[in-house]
Amino acid sequence: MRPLQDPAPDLPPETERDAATKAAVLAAAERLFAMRGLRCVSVRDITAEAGVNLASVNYHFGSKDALVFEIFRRRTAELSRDRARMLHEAISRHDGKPPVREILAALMEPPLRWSNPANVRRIAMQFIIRARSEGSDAVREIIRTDVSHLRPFAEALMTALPHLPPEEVYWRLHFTLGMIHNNRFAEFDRLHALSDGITRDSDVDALLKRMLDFAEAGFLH
Amino acid sequence: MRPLQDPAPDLPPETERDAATKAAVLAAAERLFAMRGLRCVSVRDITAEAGVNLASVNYHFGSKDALVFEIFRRRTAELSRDRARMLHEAISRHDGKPPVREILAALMEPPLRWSNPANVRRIAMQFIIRARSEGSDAVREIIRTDVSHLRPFAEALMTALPHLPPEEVYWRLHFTLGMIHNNRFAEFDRLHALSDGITRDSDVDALLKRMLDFAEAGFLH
DNA sequence: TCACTTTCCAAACGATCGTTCGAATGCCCG
DNA sequence: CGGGCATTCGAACGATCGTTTGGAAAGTGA
Repeated sequence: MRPLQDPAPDLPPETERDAATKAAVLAAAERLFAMRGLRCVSVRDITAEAGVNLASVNYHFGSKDALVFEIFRRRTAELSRDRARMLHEAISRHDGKPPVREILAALMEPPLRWSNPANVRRIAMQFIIRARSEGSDAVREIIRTDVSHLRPFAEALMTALPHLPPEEVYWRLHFTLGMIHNNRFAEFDRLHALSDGITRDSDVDALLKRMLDFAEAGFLH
Repeated sequence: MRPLQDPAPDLPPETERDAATKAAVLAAAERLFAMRGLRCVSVRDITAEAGVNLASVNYHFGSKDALVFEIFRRRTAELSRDRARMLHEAISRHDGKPPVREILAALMEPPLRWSNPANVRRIAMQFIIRARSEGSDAVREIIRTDVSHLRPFAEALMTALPHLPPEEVYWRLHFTLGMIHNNRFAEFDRLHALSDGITRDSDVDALLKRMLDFAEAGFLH
């Protein structure tokens, strides 16, 4: 028996008494999904990796899709909390009217920091990116319809840019989200191949600055 | 028997003698893949839709993955040709040194026009977007390594922005590609949900102008 | 201790998938 | 007409998948 091999980064056990199996499944599933993709990981792979019985996934989560959805729900909620906290701090710092750059930073910095190789959230971030494009109908429905976490950002941007029609703010926010969501391994690999490697030695802070410069200019032009 | 492997590497289907079955499979597969996703379409779905025998896919293409790769190869080559033509026209118009905006337009306009509901290439564009994120290892390898079609754009941008370090040009090109690749149905749906629908009545030309404004500002800031 | 619930387990089920095979069919050319 | 291919066809193979099942084991409370 090997209940867990890694300190189970987090994924809070919440109110459950004995959730060792559940936590092991969650951790193993997230890691395998992030590395190989949702469809290329079977329930057998997950349970073998977690050292639990094959039926555990269906017993604890109902189905494989429900497991994916559960991880996705937890991680996106966590990411949204990080972003909301940064936005709130920016709002507090600037008496309710933060500048565009700080609003965009609250949107960009959490996912970028999560993606950092030294960050324990790296796997979680990679999973979110995978699930966004490979997820089930339920996941895609959440992405399509749940925009509540973006509302405060849209409102803050409209407050910071009162002269700009709301329609423009929404479109530019859409473009910015496109920039953020493009930070996948394959895309970075392509960028490095295109630039003959000169883009490779760029750390998170430098990337964040570049993204902020680019998006801020797009908003303020 | 396996009589052929790849008889016409780069020739359009019109040059082959009897390619009715092959063409029917290609068309049906592209349409189904674009609508439902690569993994959610079986070889049986494709052959049933095309009105051909189940074994046709393996006989004419070798495997399902090879079929996906073939469609992807054809369509991306076509898209790259469209982009290269626009870039070449811009270069001709400006004596070898086109402005940033026209370079970006050559990159953005073809995929945006293809995505237009009135365009016959709409399905093809949707397929490309699907294959980019759901494709096999071969497809992903092509995306990661084949950057030849982007080189002329990077060079044109460096010529137009001689004061900017090449590293910056590459990064900003990466951001711009992220904006372009983000134009999926689900992302638009989310944008419209966030904006309460006020972004919905935006045609291709208006979207192109907005994207160009945003990216141009990001490059010129 | 005992009854009861929760969790775990090995095994199998049913379905779907990509692929292969051998025979039948169509087709071109001598 | 008839041999030589290329193609099509129905049928099946082998593998993998998510899920289910019935009973064993562990935990719980009195």
